[in-house]
Amino acid sequence: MTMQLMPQAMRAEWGNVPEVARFGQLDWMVALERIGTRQRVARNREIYAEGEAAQHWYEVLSGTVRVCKFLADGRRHIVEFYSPGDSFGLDSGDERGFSAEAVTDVTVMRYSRAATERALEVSPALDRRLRELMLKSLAAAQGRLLLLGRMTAPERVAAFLLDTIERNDGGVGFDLPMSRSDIADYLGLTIETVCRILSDFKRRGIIAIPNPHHIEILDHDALEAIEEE
Amino acid sequence: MTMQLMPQAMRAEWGNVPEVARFGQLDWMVALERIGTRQRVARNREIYAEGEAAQHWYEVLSGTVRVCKFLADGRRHIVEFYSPGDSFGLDSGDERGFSAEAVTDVTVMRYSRAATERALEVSPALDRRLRELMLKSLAAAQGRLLLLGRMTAPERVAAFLLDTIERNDGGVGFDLPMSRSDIADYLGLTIETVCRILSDFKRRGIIAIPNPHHIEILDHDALEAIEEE
DNA sequence: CGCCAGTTTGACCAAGATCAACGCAAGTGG
DNA sequence: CCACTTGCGTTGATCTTGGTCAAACTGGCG
Repeated sequence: MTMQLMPQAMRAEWGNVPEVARFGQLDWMVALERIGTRQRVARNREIYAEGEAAQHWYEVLSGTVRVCKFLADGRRHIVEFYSPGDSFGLDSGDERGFSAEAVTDVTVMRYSRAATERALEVSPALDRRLRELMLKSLAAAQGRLLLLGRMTAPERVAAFLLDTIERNDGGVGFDLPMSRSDIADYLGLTIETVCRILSDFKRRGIIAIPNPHHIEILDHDALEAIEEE
Repeated sequence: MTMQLMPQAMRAEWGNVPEVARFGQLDWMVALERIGTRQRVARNREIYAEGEAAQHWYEVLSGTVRVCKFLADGRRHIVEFYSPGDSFGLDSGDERGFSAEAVTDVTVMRYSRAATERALEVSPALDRRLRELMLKSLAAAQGRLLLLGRMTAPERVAAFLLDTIERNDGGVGFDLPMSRSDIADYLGLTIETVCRILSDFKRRGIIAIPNPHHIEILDHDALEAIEEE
């Protein structure tokens, strides 16, 4: 059962694993294989909730996951979206600081923390891989601080589109699995502002929006110009 | 030379090291001791710059450090402030994504990445400690995403004050080593907004500001009420 | 004493939020 | 098969928060 997902996990993560980790590939893959279980989650269902015990971490096999946090009055912020090949749920402490939900129907691999700790002892390669994973998440979060703290609304949307297309490996068109409301909560804007800016980009011939969940980049350079100033 | 700083590092970090790591205390402390060098940096001097090779990571012994990122047109965002006992500079990749500067005159311990990698092989305790450190940084960064993305200016300032006093271990008064401009760039606001809000808090009797770099909390509850709604 | 860097305050402005309406496609039930 | 609902998405009018610009204040320090 676990065997069947391995090629997919490989393909998706490969580009990001540093040289030093590749050396021990079989090592960590075997180590993980034995402690993971597959799990399906329906669209908009919770994977875990803020405040719960943090006993597992996850890897996305298919679909998209959002990790988010709420304020008392209902304001929401989406910390990150995760696509196939990404891992999430490696929180510090024993309690979840965030909740995780399925943006679309989702399949994930679930790994127990305790078992992972034990696997780390015998697999230095897994150890390096997890470290790399955490550093990558940290860099992503810190990079987004600049976006939320100092970039204008059009800059944020442009950055989001460029980032998304990069993850989707560069073609001109791509799917946006998440709703406008998800995008707004990810970028620290309102739905209306996201809409207006997308419409504006369309009017200016920078993007095409055949339907709300599919976007094509017509003028990549223009987007980059908007992103960084 | 390294020996002399150990008690300080101990005191400062102790509260945060989880049970499992304490077990190997001598282990990681000895391992680190042998690869660290002490370094002084004057106020406003750079410790490292964006784009440089990331060959070291650091621990603050005295003073305050800011880690920040710039946009092409000069807009700045401060990713985090670091006080004695905190570590920084554990970037992913080979190149610095951020720059680090001394807010005040600063003393740091500098650890080589390569030597750390080697030390990790022989010290599982150091390994756990570094992992815990990364997860703590990640949680801090992700927590701040909510602040920057969804909280109002007064909420941000209140959260900043509460967070700062918590780090300074709870007394009513504390020093703010950084300038108003640093605070603004940390909270995603302008200098003027930070000033106005502090003045407003003062007018309402929530805080006292004997001088710009020293603040006293007079009404902790009021601050908490402002922070979360 | 006068300068300088940092801070504070005030008057005004604009980016983006809020409020409200409308569009549109996919169900749902009579 | 066709009204009717429901959930998003889009657009417009208006308002508010926080930014911008400008001036005054404060505490060192030569």
